[in-house]
Amino acid sequence: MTTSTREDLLQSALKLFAEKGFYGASIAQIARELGLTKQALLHHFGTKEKLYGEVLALINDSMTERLAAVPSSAASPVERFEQVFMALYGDGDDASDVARLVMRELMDNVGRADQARSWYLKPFLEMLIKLARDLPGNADRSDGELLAVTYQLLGAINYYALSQTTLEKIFGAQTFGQSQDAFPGALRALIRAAATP
Amino acid sequence: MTTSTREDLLQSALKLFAEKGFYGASIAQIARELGLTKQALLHHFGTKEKLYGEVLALINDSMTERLAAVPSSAASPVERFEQVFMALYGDGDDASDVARLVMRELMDNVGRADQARSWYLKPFLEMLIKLARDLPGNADRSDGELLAVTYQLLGAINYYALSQTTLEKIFGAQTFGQSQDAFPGALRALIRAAATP
DNA sequence: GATGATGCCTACCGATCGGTAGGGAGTCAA
DNA sequence: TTGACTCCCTACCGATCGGTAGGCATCATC
Repeated sequence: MTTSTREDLLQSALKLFAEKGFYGASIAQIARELGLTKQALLHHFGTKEKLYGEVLALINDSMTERLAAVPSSAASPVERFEQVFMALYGDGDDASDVARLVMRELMDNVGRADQARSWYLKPFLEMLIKLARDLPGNADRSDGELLAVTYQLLGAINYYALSQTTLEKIFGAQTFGQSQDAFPGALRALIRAAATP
Repeated sequence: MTTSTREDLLQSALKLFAEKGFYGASIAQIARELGLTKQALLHHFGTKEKLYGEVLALINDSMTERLAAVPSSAASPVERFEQVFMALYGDGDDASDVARLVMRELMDNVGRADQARSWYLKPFLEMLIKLARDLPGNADRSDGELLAVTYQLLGAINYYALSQTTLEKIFGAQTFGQSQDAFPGALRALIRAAATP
């Protein structure tokens, strides 16, 4: 497989960009993880910026993919809404890298706004808004109102996902484990509350 | 005022660390914001790590300060719970720098866990948990369960605060403004739902 | 067997990183 | 008036940053 190295580099870059941010991760380090030199990386991607762009595209694909896999066409709007948000919580493993990278993008857009990054989030968020509009009583609410509601749920999910390692360090394995067990149930209650005003 | 330059440097560092992260912000840049050289900064703080530590201490102080200012002793547990979380939303201005820096700390703890940073969050979170335990029906729930609930609310608040600039870029001023207007009301409903199971 | 592309290397570049060494101007006390 | 101290500077260090130039295998194609 000729593209294997390229994909390996992308995965390595995703991991390190998530871990240390765009500035903190060097191309030499990304390549070194695979026993390569940075010139091998530059051979495949040209510049660090382009590599970063490809990592973002990768995330974009995985996000729309996951979103498309969830729809569960046959259900009431409330059930669909609930299922989609609960599915967004189905992270845990490697997805926390994705969540971290998205978070960095959201924050860094302030400083590195030279290009219109993060816009790949738009279709994702619009999908969630559309889902919210189908809920009973939401038909004539503005996009902004629904954005506020859906973004609160998104935050409830992702903020926890991002904080897991730190929370475990702060509270210890036992309390943290309890929180992990209790999280889905509490989340479901929160989603239902947001879905039925 | 002899300490003025020092404090100015701390503020500049807070802003730039929040904006670009620990790696992305250079001490030369932090000093340059005040028309100084990096050696002036090093004269006051010794190393970049120590400067960063002082910035974290600054945040720690401001957080406990804000928390102490909120208690509103006379009220029912549900009202206290609601008031505290609504107060946490009262950011908007410079506090978004703080929220961003805290978020970076939460994430970077994975990679740069050499020292026990972010632990200053513990008393803050424990305070919230205690507040949650006073709610009706929560007396015998575990710390972990209550952590899950409170952290979901914390995420609902902070994730939005962190994303504001990006959201405005994605959706435009109008829709974003609507979301800002709708946010407190929706948040209050979410808090109430979490407080009364 | 020559040719051209692919994949990765060594060697090197200027710029910037965090940090050190040392000095000059100002203030204050002896 | 001298000495100590504070504050900030220029000059410099080695390491690392992202990126360029060019070479050396391997392999498919003709």
